[in-house]
Amino acid sequence: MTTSEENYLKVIYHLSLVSPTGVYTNAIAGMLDTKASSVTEMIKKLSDKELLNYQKYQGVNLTEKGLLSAKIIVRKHRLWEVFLVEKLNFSWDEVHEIAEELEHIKSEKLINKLDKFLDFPAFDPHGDPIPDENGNIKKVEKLLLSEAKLNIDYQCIGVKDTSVAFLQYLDKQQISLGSKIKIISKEDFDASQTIQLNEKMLIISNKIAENIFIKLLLK
Amino acid sequence: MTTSEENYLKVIYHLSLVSPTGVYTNAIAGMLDTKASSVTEMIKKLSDKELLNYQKYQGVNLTEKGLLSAKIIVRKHRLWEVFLVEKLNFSWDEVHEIAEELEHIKSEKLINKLDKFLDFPAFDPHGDPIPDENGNIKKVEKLLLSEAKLNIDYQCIGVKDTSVAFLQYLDKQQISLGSKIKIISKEDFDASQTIQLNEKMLIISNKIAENIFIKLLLK
DNA sequence: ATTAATATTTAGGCAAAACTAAATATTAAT
DNA sequence: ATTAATATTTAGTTTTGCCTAAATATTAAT
Repeated sequence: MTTSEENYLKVIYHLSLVSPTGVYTNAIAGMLDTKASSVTEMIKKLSDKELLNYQKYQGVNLTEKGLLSAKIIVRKHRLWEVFLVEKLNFSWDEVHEIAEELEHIKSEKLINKLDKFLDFPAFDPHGDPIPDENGNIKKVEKLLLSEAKLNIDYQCIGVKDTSVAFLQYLDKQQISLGSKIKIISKEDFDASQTIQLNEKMLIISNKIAENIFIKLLLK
Repeated sequence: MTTSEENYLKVIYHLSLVSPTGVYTNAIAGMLDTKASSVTEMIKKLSDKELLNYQKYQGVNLTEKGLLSAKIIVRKHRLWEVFLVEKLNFSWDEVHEIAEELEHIKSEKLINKLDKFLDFPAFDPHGDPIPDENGNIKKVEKLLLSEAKLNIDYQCIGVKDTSVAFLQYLDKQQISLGSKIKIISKEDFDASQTIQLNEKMLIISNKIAENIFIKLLLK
């Protein structure tokens, strides 16, 4: 499979999670920053390879085979991100671009050895789940910080907005994966919250809270 | 720079070490398993980019700029090989192919962080030197095992033949980078040698001895 | 139900990097 | 010094993945 084919599959996979009934040409073109006509061509090719089902004007759906291929690419991407952050000390806003390249390295053995080296992580530095060899994905009860209750211990497990600006804000406030978070109080007026972050106190806007994923902290 | 351009540069660099006066089209074609006509085209392109000097029918020579670019690619290749062997536990006959892909990942920061993570190795698992950021290469007094003297402590630092068959033979005999080697006796008839390998005794043919690089073991 | 707006596909090209076959240079051999 | 052999280059194609512009289908609006 070529790098370009892999990128199409990956994007179609991500889009299919949001619109499970079908993924449309324009949506794919938008994500890949390419033209709709190019997408049509590639879709035909992937359809010939039975990686997706395609009917003119009706959008596409991944086949079983296409779904697994896409998940393997996502697996590689996220494992490399863990490597970059945990072993090479990149910050989590720097790794996406590099992982975009690394995800196309072709060696099943490599990726499984990397998985072992990293001690089989289930989530990447942004809190997204890492599919296993067979494409299985661990689900976690995750919610947004904006939906959390008062005075309950939570743990940061990821972000919704993955923009560099937002990730840098989090770095500055020392909010990272695994950070302990408890909401101390919340303003009725604008939903801004006073939170306890690890041992420090911090005030954040609702917009921030709407972009941080958390789960219950079990002791 | 494209992957293809990088591969040409790298091959031209390796060939230039053997024939420093000039590298010819056919030699490049042979190494890259491509046709001479394809080489001519690429040579023109690299010449336009001032990575090499080219005169029709007269072969090519890398410019300063081309030489540094080539060394950086070699640097990346060899650092990734160290990573694969030391961190992921690949055997040294498996890593070349994967490193051929990894060497084209584009991030200076990545490669310098990898270098640090590996603790700035000067040699790769085959004993070949790893250029630093500026293309500087550490030289070592290396000789072939077939040229070694009797009863002197040496250390294996690499191989001349890098074929899978040879590397697998070495694995089987447990000859690896850093192995301590001393020649106990040598037959006049066929130059076969009895050697002490770490703590074990082993008899090897002259053909094997001619393909193992060693250096003096300093205590 | 027809028209307007939007989405998608088709048709025809372009650039990169490969190829084959033919033409031209260089080198070696008599 | 010619000729033969070998090496290199040129010319013309192919494939992949992209593009623009035009054509066609679908959807939304009156």
